[in-house]
Amino acid sequence: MNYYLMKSEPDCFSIDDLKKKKVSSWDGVRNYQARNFMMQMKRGDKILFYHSSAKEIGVAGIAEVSKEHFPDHTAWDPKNEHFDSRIKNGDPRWQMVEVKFVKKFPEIITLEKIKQTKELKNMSILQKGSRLSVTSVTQKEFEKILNME
DNA sequence: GCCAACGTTGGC
DNA sequence: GCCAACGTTGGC
Repeated sequence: MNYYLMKSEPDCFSIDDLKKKKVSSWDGVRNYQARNFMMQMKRGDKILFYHSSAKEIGVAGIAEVSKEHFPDHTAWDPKNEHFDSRIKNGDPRWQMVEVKFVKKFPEIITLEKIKQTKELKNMSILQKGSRLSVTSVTQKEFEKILNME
């Protein structure tokens, strides 16, 4: 099993939104590296659900891959905010996965706390200039975060 | 293939 | 709202 971290702006889509919907496709990723991480995800892989650009920044809960990658059709929809005018209708360049709600932490595990934890200092989100919305984390990092709950 | 200009991300 | 860091674009 592999572990990942996915960022979302809670004003746009939060852990509560996922809790309400139970499952959701993760559309709108328009970065190749982030897409590549999604393309290697397997059903059952665990995801740290991270709130970015928010009042409280940090890991808000856990999700799980419920469907492996498939074409992100929002890229073909001119009315969608993530429409990609450079590609043809039906071009599978952009892919998404479907994720399932697992749990919401009683309190957000803040970026500040993560920064203070030496076992987590190698996490991609802490690296300078890291803006990737989908990154991988190690099992140890994942479990460490769970234990900070 | 280089690289300047531009748009975006995301913490502060 | 600021701005550093990054990815992408497009002229050459």
